[in-house]
Amino acid sequence: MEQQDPRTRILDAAEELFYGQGIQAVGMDAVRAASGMTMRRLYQHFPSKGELVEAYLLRRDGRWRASLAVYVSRTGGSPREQLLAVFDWLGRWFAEPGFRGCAFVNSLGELGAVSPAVVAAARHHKAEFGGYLAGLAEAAGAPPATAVHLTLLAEGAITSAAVHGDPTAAADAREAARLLLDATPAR
Amino acid sequence: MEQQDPRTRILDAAEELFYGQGIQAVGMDAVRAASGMTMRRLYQHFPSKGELVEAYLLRRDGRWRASLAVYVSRTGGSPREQLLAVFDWLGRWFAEPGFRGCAFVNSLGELGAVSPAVVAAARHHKAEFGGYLAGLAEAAGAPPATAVHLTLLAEGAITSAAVHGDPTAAADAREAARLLLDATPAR
DNA sequence: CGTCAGTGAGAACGATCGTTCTCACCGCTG
DNA sequence: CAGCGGTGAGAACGATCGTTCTCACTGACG
Repeated sequence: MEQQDPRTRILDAAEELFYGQGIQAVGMDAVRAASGMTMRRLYQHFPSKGELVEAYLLRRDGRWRASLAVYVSRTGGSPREQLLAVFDWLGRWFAEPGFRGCAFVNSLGELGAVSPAVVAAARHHKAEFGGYLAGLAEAAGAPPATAVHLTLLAEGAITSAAVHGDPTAAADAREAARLLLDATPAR
Repeated sequence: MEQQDPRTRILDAAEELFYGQGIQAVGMDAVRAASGMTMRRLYQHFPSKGELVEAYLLRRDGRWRASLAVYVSRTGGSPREQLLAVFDWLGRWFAEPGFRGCAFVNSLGELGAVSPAVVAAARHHKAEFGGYLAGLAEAAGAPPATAVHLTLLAEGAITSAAVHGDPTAAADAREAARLLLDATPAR
């Protein structure tokens, strides 16, 4: 309830609305109302909807990857266990109320053909995620190709969970990942 | 150039525009112009944009799966080879000009929160695709879980190819699928 | 020839959106 | 107290969208 930094309040409102309903389906007035702002102050912080969308994606990317990294590192297991913990984290995410798939994939489908900034944000997000998995895989002694395979499994699990509204895709992907890790030499 | 069935002409125009630019980004007037119709005739065949979108998704689902099934069955290989041929077909699709990911995932991100018909179309499409892979897997003597794993790989490849604009995701997924098929007993 | 159902072409309508403007009001400085 | 820079609240503006309406015209039929 306490007053926060206006930018944070706006981004919080924008994230909930944009992610939950789609970017084009949410008008600036809805963001204004949800953030308890006046129109003037809203445009003072984000001079256009496009810049607000960009900031939303940028902040979400950082939060998402940080949350994943914290969860995985706290498992404290071997690198191999950490790789599998990624899929556990995905499963928790899928089960969150309001889960609606990957915000970057969604915004790409909506605005990718029209907004280069959205395309760049999505590519950056996915590239960073792939890089993170590649780092874990290297620590686990798995070949780089395996990291790519696990990335595809994670991506597929996100899409599948979003489409079917079923979080078990994470467990399925985890099992496939385990098989792939077993199928390739641990260095 | 020859005159086609009006419904087909409208759906052709709608598919190209909706898939290429996103549904919300395309106005009915653009569909009218691209199909060489008058407004009256357009609304005569599809009384609302929602019904046009539904028809677009429905027809695309049928075409997409038929094209895949034809390609796979024409390989004439063993069931196992047919399973891998699915990923070859994906690779060809990814390399097509104008490829922009899965139309159903895209429309789901755009309209899923607001249109139950779009959600149903996406679920149906993905369920049918998963069922198709399950059938091939069973013929190949692979356990049902393997079919699920391959489905996740295919899904991930589609997303990855769309985000990075890189068709090689299909080959990566194919390699992972091969490893998974080798890792599980062929009955 | 006269009538009329149906069409083509596009204007019109009402809603909504992103963005900007108005204006009354507040607190500060001289 | 007089003046003024900045704010809140929301109306206003111009564009666009989905959908419907107008109207002149055509061709078939009596």
